[in-house]
Amino acid sequence: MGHSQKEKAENHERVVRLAAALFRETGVDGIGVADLMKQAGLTHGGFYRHFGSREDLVAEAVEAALADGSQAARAMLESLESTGKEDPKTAVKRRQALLGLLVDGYLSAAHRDNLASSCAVTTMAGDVARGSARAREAYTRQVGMYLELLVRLIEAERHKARRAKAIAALSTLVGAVSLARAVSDPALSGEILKSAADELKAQLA
Amino acid sequence: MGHSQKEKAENHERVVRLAAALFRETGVDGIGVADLMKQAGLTHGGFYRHFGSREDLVAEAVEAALADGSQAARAMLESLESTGKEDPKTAVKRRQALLGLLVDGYLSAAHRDNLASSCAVTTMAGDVARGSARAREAYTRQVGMYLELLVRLIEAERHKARRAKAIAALSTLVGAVSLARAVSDPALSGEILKSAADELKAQLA
DNA sequence: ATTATCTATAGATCTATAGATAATGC
DNA sequence: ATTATCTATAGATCTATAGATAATGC
Repeated sequence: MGHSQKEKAENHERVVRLAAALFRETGVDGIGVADLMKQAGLTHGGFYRHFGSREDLVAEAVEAALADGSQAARAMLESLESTGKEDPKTAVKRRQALLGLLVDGYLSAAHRDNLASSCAVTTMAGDVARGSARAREAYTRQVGMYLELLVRLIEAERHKARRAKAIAALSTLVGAVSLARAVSDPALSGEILKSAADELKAQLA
Repeated sequence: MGHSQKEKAENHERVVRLAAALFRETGVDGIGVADLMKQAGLTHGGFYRHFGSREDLVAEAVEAALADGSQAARAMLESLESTGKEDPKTAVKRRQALLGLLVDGYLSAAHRDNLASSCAVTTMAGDVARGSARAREAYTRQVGMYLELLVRLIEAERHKARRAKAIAALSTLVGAVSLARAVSDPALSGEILKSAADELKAQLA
């Protein structure tokens, strides 16, 4: 049966990680507690020793899904911090390169197609909008982190202008991936990703 | 009881219109057949004389929800057709004015908050991405119509450039509304709508 | 006679709980 | 003794169907 506290913590973590993946794939309403626990290698009866309710798991899973993106953003932010006293031209080039990587990665076919590991800011937007306060607050913090990152990558004189451009750029990223996933025509889907990426890189250069 | 074919058609229409509104408000999984029929003033037993399955209703309701946006787009497209031989400067002003109306309307607090009558291209993107081929094909046609409209409103020398800008603009509209609905901070939500609108209007001028 | 809707219910599924079982950890 | 998990099940809800009822329309 397996019972140590360490095992319990591992099981809890495994269920949350699995839910974070499956909720992105199927939507929050797309999978039930019993099926989820079974896929985690447990029986559904044990669920309520881990979570007060299904809604509690949803909140934890949304937080875990958002955290996947946090990691990538934090790494990029740190690589910017480390840029001590570069000459301005080199700094601009570095920022451009990072922005290009971010845009191309976000608007890649891989990110469009791999729902389970995708950015929850796009994939879970609809479920979060109709979800609990806890889920929405975690989502809001993640949006804040992405905006902070984009503000530092975008070239503009004043902070206010960079902030507005960051918001528009994040909107374009989120919208393009949403559209690319929903349309049935693969050519149009690819065109959406490519055009959005090209326009973003041109606008922000 | 009420039984004429005319009444049946009216009841069918009422159920579909109601589903189109409620699916946008609660998500496609957010309401069941019995509750829906009850709200339409019918009993759930009659449902299967109208629809082969729940999935059939979902497809019809997605089409009906998308059609709400079709109407607005068609009206704008027609008002552009009617522009016969204007002088170029007047034509540019007309297009700018229409584009401004479209952007401000789409990125308004009213559109963000009134889910039931909102643009299904944003509101149903997640459900459609996981939905039937029929729903995705209707969605794709609607995206095509919006892109056609935007291509005609956007200023650029070559068609290819207008098309790319139209795709990026539609992505920004969809993403900004998605984000504005999901964040819990009202100030940030308003800022997202305003910044995206300002940036779009500046970019496309 | 046909048919649009209603009442009643079957069968599946989903969240949540109760009590049993088999480990852990004082 | 405590507790993490399991088996079994209650109770609610959901899709779908069967048969009855009361209108329509030839």
